[in-house]
Amino acid sequence: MTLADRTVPADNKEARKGDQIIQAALRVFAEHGLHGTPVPPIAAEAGVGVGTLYRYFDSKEALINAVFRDSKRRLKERLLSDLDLLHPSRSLFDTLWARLTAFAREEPDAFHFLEMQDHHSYLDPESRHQEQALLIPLGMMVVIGQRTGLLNDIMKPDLAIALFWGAFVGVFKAERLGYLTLDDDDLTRARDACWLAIANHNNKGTQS
Amino acid sequence: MTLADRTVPADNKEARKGDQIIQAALRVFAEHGLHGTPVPPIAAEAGVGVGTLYRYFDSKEALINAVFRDSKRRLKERLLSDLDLLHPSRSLFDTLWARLTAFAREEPDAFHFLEMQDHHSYLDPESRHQEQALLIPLGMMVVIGQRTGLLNDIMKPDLAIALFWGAFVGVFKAERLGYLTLDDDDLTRARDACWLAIANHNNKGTQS
DNA sequence: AGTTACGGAATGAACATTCATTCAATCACT
DNA sequence: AGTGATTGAATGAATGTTCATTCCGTAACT
Repeated sequence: MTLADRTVPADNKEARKGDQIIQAALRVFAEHGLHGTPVPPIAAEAGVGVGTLYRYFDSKEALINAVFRDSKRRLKERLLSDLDLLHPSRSLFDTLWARLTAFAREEPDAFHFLEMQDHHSYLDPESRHQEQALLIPLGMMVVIGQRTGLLNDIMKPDLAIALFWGAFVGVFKAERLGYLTLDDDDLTRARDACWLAIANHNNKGTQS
Repeated sequence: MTLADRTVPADNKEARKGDQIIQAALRVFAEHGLHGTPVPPIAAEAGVGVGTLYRYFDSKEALINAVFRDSKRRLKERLLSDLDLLHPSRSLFDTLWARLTAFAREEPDAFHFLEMQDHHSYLDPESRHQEQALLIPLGMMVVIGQRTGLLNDIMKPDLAIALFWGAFVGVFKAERLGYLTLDDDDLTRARDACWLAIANHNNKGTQS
């Protein structure tokens, strides 16, 4: 029996319970909103006592931050891992779109939670930093895309990102609220429309 | 003294106080969110007592619906009044964009409030109907635009609207959250980018 | 004088958080 | 190995706070 054999299971168990609570909280927050969900139902959803939840998180606010960071981290990983943002191309755009739709489809609660407006007043500096960790690489990618002539440079990068991100969110929000149903073709067409909005149409290929 | 002389002033006064409360509520809701704002601060902001507020609105929920309907109505009026949606054109699109930006700039609280997610569970049938009163004309306009070859018809109308609306909201949301500052040129460029996303690029002019 | 509008303290429900207690696991000693 | 002591995770009833709503005394108007 090694040292690891004794310590790791205990650590895992703690980590598991913390994660369990975070995931339960995400589910309940996504359904009822942040202010709309009391703490006890979160504990119930996680299958633990209320007191236990407070052993793992100092306050509801701390829990909200933990949920936010976890969701943001998962989005960032799914979106950017193993991707070379420094060489933008149409196919990179398509890949990013595909990963975004996969995230929205497979983790709808996380996607919805991240788009909620009302957690912004709760976020601590660490959570805001996490936010930047996703935006900055995307911003760099757009800058390079504009320099190489792939993307139009009439919009500043932050504006192009906000426009694209808003369009994407708007489409899924419409679906969630029942204004719309989306099949794969719809998403492909929406993707192409977004590309038209940000691509450089004088494009003769890349340039120095 | 006519009948009107007696009744109208009273009606006006009531209407004024009701409106006063609605406008105050809008301001506070926009700043602190729906669940985040207790009723007493709303009354204070309106300069009335809590009891008075409850003379004009049965409950917080009723007040939320009143605020929603009022904001939606103002948006609809500013957006659609005196406009012939049955003959879409690029200049009609530009007009709509200009009116939308004017609304977002001049009534930022109303614009923000309407985009909050968490009021959707509170809305009564009348409020939902108000929602439709804006969406249906826009949908018709897109259908006609597609038929006449002005807009591309690869996206279904609802999808095109969701995409456009999302992009617009995303841009202003980014500004509100401090990711961005928008001058008039930025907005014009964003407008043109949105147009690229939905316009028909094979366009040889209108057709029968 | 009577009626209606107003205000804000009072009320009770719902909430976030705490804490005394239970309980299972580990440890110390034989 | 068997027994008792110790630890700390888990719990949920109890606590104090905040909230939506009510109610009654006062003011304004007719």
